[in-house]
Amino acid sequence: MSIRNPKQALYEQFAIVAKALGHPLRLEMIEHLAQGARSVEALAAKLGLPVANISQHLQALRRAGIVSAERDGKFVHYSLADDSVLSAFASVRGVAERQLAEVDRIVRGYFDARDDMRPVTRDELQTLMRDGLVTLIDVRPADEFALGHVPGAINVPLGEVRAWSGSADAVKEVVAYCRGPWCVMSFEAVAALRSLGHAARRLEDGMPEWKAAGLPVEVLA
Amino acid sequence: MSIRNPKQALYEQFAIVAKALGHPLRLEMIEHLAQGARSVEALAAKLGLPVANISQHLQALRRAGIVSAERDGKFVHYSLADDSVLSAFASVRGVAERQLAEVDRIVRGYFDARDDMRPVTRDELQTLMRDGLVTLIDVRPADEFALGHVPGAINVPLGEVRAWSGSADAVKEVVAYCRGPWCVMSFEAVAALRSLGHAARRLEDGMPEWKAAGLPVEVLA
DNA sequence: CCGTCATTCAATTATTCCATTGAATGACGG
DNA sequence: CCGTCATTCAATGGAATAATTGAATGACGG
Repeated sequence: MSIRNPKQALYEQFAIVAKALGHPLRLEMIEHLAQGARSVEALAAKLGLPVANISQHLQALRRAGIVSAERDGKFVHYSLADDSVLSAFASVRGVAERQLAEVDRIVRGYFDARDDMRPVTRDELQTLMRDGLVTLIDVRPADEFALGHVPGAINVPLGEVRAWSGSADAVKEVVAYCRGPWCVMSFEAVAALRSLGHAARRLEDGMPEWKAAGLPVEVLA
Repeated sequence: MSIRNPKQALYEQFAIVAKALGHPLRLEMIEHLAQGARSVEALAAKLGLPVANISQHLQALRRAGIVSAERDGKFVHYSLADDSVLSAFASVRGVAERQLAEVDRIVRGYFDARDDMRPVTRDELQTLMRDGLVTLIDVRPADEFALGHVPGAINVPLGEVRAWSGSADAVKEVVAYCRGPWCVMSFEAVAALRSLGHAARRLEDGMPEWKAAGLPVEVLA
């Protein structure tokens, strides 16, 4: 057993954090928790996985200081413990996007087929909204919308996009957003709208990034 | 075997990157590579570990797009592949520093004992240097100093600090920096100088962060 | 083309991680 | 205080990861 100097001891701690990020399911859990606090059961339901499994992963995240838990009666609500979690996630994603050929392949094969246009930036969206030129839809489930959304957005969960499009203002372009930059729902929404003849684009990123940028968020009572 | 949707496929890729960061030794390797490109052998020597071991870790980092390799004759020089690597590292470190009690314990037990003062910020340092109020020393080994250092810094490898202090300007405060925020060398240098009666502080962060901040770097021919 | 040297590969063992299962804990509501 | 329900724990088997060893590759220098 080698002698561990303080620097190595620190690096072991840093590695615990990074290791906790090193599992696809835990990353997905982080994306969900970035929308708002969730109970173990609620998270498990969102992900369609056994509660015990999610619970164990949550504890790995908690040991790494990535999420924090708060007991409320029978429930334990988990939420992200630190703002840096999202920036770490973003940096990791950035490395993967720029350096991994496999990511490029997946994006070309799936995402580009649904939205080959440049997404709308947050700045652009603010201008377009101010001038009343677009309809902004939040295609996440209603519960996530309630926990925080872009002011002026209307909630059209993905499954209701087709039905909604009939009553939508046919003149205005639609901008859709959901949970994050690679959240499939906004891609699907844009593809569905386009197939119905609507002009539609995605917002770059999603709700957590909007919030992280310090932009206003509307919360339902 | 569950059906993998494109989002999960992407998250698996992101997890590969994070997983590659999830090992203390690989984090230390990244810190070294942040000083400049290194051959496998050189890195192994810096870390005091077998070449084959380092080679395997380098390949894990390469598969994750974190480092890139360039062949030069018999040697293969590795360097960081992406600027986001350091920001991911910094975010991970930030989470650990703020959320993990064990990090706090290590810092209190070792680092605070050597430098309980607030470190000098980069901005402060620039002012102090401009006004000629401090002597800036780079306590890294000479090879790392040669690959890039803060303009105006003089190279005093840690082992030579005591000898150097005899000839140093006794009036000016000394500011020391090395590889990064938790690099032990600058802490040791400050402790050594103080025990000799010199006023000394550390610079926050180290060379890679200085460079990442877009500040000027001097390279020896 | 042969020896040398940097690097990588292959095989081994020990360890850690992961999903699943079923049981245990702990808090609420009657 | 008892049943219910959300969560956690403990134990299992199977998979991935890590360090070590020794052999293989590939490029240079004579």
